[in-house]
Amino acid sequence: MVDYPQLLKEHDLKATFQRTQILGVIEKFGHISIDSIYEEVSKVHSSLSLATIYKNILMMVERGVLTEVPIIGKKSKYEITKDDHLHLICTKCGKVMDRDLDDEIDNDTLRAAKESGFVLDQRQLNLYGECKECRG
Amino acid sequence: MVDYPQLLKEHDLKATFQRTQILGVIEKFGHISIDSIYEEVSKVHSSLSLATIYKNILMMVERGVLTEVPIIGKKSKYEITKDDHLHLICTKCGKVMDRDLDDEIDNDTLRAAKESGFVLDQRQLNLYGECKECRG
DNA sequence: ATAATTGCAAATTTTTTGCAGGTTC
DNA sequence: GAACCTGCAAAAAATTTGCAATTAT
Repeated sequence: MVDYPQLLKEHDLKATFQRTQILGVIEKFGHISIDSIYEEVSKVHSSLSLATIYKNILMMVERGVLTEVPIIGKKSKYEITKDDHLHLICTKCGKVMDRDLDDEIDNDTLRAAKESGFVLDQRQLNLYGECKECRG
Repeated sequence: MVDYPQLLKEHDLKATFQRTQILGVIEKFGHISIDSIYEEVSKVHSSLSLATIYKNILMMVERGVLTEVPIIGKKSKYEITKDDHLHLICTKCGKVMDRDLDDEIDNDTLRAAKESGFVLDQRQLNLYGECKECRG
């Protein structure tokens, strides 16, 4: 369980009710789109506006609280920023799952990038396919 | 140099002038957004409509001729479908570069996914950072 | 007290759609 | 010639903006 007010303050953002609501929904779902955040938060707190969600998601991504996960053929989902990991993205049900990475894999890949004269900031490894449940 | 009419026919798409123009621009730039395709094609053939580009990109992605490369904080770019590779994405100039993957890396990662009961279809490994040129 | 944040409504931008005319095979 | 494709203009969807009122520190 994350302490949202603290997380926000660590990134120089005021801990508003709206932000903690948004973070709560993101943590609950793991990965979620802006639309769905709006739907979910609205169930509990009907006055939160979509514009506020847009502004805050943008701001929290900028400050590194959140990470955008852009997805082929869909709208981006957002997750609370965490250590490097891979995503299993089900093209049928849309679910996104995290999986830990083997350290050795990272190092090999990252070295290749550095050899291109690239200063690495972030990486995303996304695997698209059909999840166990959708295969039935 | 790709034979666009043949590539299209292999995927059951008619080889129209517009499609070969679009493919030409995508191949020339490697990775390019819909807007930029429109700008580029317009330079040469001013009557091509944006709606046609949208329709065709969608169709060609569906049929596997093109692959969408969704990018954090930007609009997706499109590339001609090719073997698994990684992307170096410069967050400063927006350039996307391809790099070959070491086979061993693939196998390790893919195995992890399969162990989750996932049937793999496609993967994307995207590294974000600053490219050599932008660092100056 | 001050600066930041919110919600609203309007503006803008992006994407999709329907259909008449034109093109590919 | 049949099915498919294009361009246009309009519609729909997604995102951003400006501003007065409110809230966090």
